[in-house]
Amino acid sequence: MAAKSRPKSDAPDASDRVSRIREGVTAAILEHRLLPGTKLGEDEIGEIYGASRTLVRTALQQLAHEGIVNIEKNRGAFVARPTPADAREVFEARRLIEPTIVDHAIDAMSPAWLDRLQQHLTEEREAELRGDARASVRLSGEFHKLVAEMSGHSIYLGFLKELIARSSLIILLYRRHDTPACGTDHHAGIVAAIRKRDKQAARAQMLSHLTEIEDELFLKDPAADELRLADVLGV
Amino acid sequence: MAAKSRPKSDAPDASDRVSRIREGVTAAILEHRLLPGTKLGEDEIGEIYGASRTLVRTALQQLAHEGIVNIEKNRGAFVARPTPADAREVFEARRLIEPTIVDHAIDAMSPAWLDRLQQHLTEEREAELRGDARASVRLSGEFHKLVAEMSGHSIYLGFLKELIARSSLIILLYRRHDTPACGTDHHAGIVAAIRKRDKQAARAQMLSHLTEIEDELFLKDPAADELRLADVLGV
DNA sequence: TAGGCGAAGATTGTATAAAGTTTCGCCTGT
DNA sequence: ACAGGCGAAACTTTATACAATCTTCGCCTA
Repeated sequence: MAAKSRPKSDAPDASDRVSRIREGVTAAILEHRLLPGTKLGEDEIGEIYGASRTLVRTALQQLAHEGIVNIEKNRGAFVARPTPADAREVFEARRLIEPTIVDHAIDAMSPAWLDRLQQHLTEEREAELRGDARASVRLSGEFHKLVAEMSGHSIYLGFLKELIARSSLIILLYRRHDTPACGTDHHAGIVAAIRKRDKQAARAQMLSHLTEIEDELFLKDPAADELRLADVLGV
Repeated sequence: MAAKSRPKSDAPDASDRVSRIREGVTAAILEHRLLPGTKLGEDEIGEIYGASRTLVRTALQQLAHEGIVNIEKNRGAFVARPTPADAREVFEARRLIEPTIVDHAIDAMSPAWLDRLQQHLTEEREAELRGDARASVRLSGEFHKLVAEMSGHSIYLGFLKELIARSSLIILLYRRHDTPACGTDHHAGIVAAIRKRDKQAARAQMLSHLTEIEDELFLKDPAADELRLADVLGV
């Protein structure tokens, strides 16, 4: 009856055109097809998606709010380049929030959710076997988002989406070796703890998972931003 | 030398016109001059601030992202009406994040910061003596933002700004009695703990402060959204 | 030849106009 | 008299045009 009486505020990601642009650009950034610092021209993107600059601008502003795009006045939008300090902040925030999210996820557990989690693990494993690094990075982030959705806390979910987006960028920038999507086993362990309703274990595994990811990174502050250039060219 | 070679991304809140609109509307909402559910017409606001709808729209989108404005497709922007469930989520998130923020604030403590905190307490006390409820609500929120700034964690600061904005709306919607800005003494206690570098006490006081605020609220779920109407008219 | 000035080109910021949707009053038919 | 539907007005959404700003490259001068 009152079927869709409330299109409501935040349909997760409506299929409107702004969302399509936003998701397209996001995917390109997180899958490392667009490198940090890349200029995101409004005309350029607009032409790709067949949209006017008005819509592109809206999408870019949303991405800026999410922290994966920087908008410099009168200069345009660029793929964000998180600093090591940013990276530490992001992971500290994740270590604070995600254990609590898992707690709530366990409270909200249901067979349907477990199925989704299990299915996700399968996808992750397949992508890893396939050696598809891009898909691995994306799926790894989506696992955490899935748990947050499960928790039913929209505030935490919103925060986490932001943190995940930034994390993906950070991992791609600062990972030490070509870390082969190290987290799949961890994810499986977390799901197992959720299934057992073992909050203690779930929290602990989530925490160590995040710590381990951060430990894989090389987070050393450059003396100044410009130094990055010398660093790159000096090699 | 390289004085301001990079105006950088997020000048806290630039003095551009969009920011002025955003801040003006925010203040109006948080000071209860605009009630939840109020329609925020683009023309109307644009005329007030002497700006075109383009700028107004940008500001409203930012406010929607902050959670104090709802944008309904093809219908416009409205002052948000947080549900009791939203309220509980917001305060849970605050109870999770703010104790940690105080920790960091203590690490970053300095005489200059203590001065600012002390000065803020004075302002709060004056507003309360004056019986200026609007200013009290605003200053109460700004205290928490100040601590977050002090912590130096930009991620936490961003999250907290969002939570504070929503909280102010929630408090104005659901407070039981005309709570006379109950928190001033609490704030003084928190500052005292910060001054003593007593993290344990600071965390504990922040937590009990937040709990007490939430306890002052009347958070009862209506069976459905529509029920609110019946509730109001049934009286 | 090196350095700086200046104009042209490109890109973003802002405003305005065209297009589509919703809402609400009014009118007609029963 | 009332229910239902038609239509106009108001508003949002999208596109386009204009203005302001920055960047780049050529040219001139020391």
